[in-house]
Amino acid sequence: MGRGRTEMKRIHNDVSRRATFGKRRRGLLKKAGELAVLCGVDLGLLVFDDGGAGKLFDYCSPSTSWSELIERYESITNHKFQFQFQFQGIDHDDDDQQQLADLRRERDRLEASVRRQTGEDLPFAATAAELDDLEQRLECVLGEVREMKDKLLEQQLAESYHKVRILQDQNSFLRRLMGEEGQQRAAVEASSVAPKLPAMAFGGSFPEVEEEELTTLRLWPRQLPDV
Amino acid sequence: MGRGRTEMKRIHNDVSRRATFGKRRRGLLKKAGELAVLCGVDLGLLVFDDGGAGKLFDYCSPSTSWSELIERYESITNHKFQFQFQFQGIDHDDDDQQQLADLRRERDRLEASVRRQTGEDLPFAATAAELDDLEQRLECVLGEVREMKDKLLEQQLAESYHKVRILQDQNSFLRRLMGEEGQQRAAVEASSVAPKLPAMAFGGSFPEVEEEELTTLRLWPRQLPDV
DNA sequence: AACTATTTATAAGA
DNA sequence: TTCTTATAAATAGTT
Repeated sequence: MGRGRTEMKRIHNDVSRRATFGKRRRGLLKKAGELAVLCGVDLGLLVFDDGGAGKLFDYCSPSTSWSELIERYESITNHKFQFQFQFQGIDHDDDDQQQLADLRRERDRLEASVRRQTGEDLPFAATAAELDDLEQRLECVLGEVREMKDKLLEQQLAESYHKVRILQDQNSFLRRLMGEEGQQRAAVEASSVAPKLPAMAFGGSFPEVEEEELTTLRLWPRQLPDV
Repeated sequence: MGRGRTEMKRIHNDVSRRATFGKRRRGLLKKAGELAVLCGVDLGLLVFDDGGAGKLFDYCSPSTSWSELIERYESITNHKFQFQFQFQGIDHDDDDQQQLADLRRERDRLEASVRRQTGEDLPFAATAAELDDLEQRLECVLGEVREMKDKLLEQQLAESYHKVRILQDQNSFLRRLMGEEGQQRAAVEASSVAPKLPAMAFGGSFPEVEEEELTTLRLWPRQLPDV
């Protein structure tokens, strides 16, 4: 829409590409807003300007927030994902408690496995081949342990990140609610509220979080399975 | 653009709202694609259709992916965040780099250790006593690996919790600053911003964070040390 | 879903 | 850069 058609290829002229970027970006953002308000739907638009210092432009419909959008997006894609795997016979548990219980059980199984394979069950005289086998099995067990801990790690971090996101949202919302002057004041005073947390303040004073909430599951020190 | 102006309010007539949604949604998606290809930038557009079974429409520029976009978005937001707090005198990661380097070194050492103890160095004929020894050493290595991962886990969680705590502080401070009425509003809206934390909605698509930023250090899949 | 009368967006020029 | 203007595109209301 302008004087002459526009080929839908990357504009090579640096200047006009930049000009077009500005115009179309504004237009797109505007139209996004219009769609959101006219139809009352949730939507988000993210545009990265790689040229100008990697600036970010974004719009997010008033009724929601980016973190919520992302969450919804991931939830939808995950559901598809899980569905897919269920169909393939890999049943991912939907229920978290169930999942956790499974993980605990697996942990115990692995513990027992390590115990068995490294200890009691071994005969006295081992050939080189048997040692080889032991080695492989141990590495295998080790691998399982690794995967296990990775899963837990991911789960815990995911929940933590989630929390961070929500708090960031609340925070920015509160700031917006306060207007500009208030924001200044807030920024200044907040520093006195939470002054200079040491870079790694983690001896024993861990901000406690309820287990239900963060699903903090500790592998080690271990609870031995009652064999 | 059509017969007569359009008021920028939610369209109440159900039919025409749905029609408009279809038209404008398509238009927006198209324009998003045009912007991406004409200007060669990364962008993403997410539209949720709440009416029709919560359908999702999205576009993502060809050169990237949603997970990357989200990552970049979060990275930028996080940078702002850190900058903000650095200014407030909370120096987040002063010697974190050092700490990270140490952890990496230790990781490599452990890798080598595992390799040595489980493999190459073993003689062919092993007595029961030697097997016992191997067992103990393996358990020992396993223990080291565990400790190692625990350390990493703690560090990552600590940083996440740290962030949470700072945000909570700020949050409550801002609330206090706003007085009672504002507080009510904030509380109400915030709860709609973060509704019902789904216990765990994060299957495999984990928001990856740059290593420098959250000190996400991944043990496995492993980088083998060049022995 | 197709069709236009209009409005809007914007490419090129100043 | 910003503004102007001719023209292409999008789309509201209609069928």
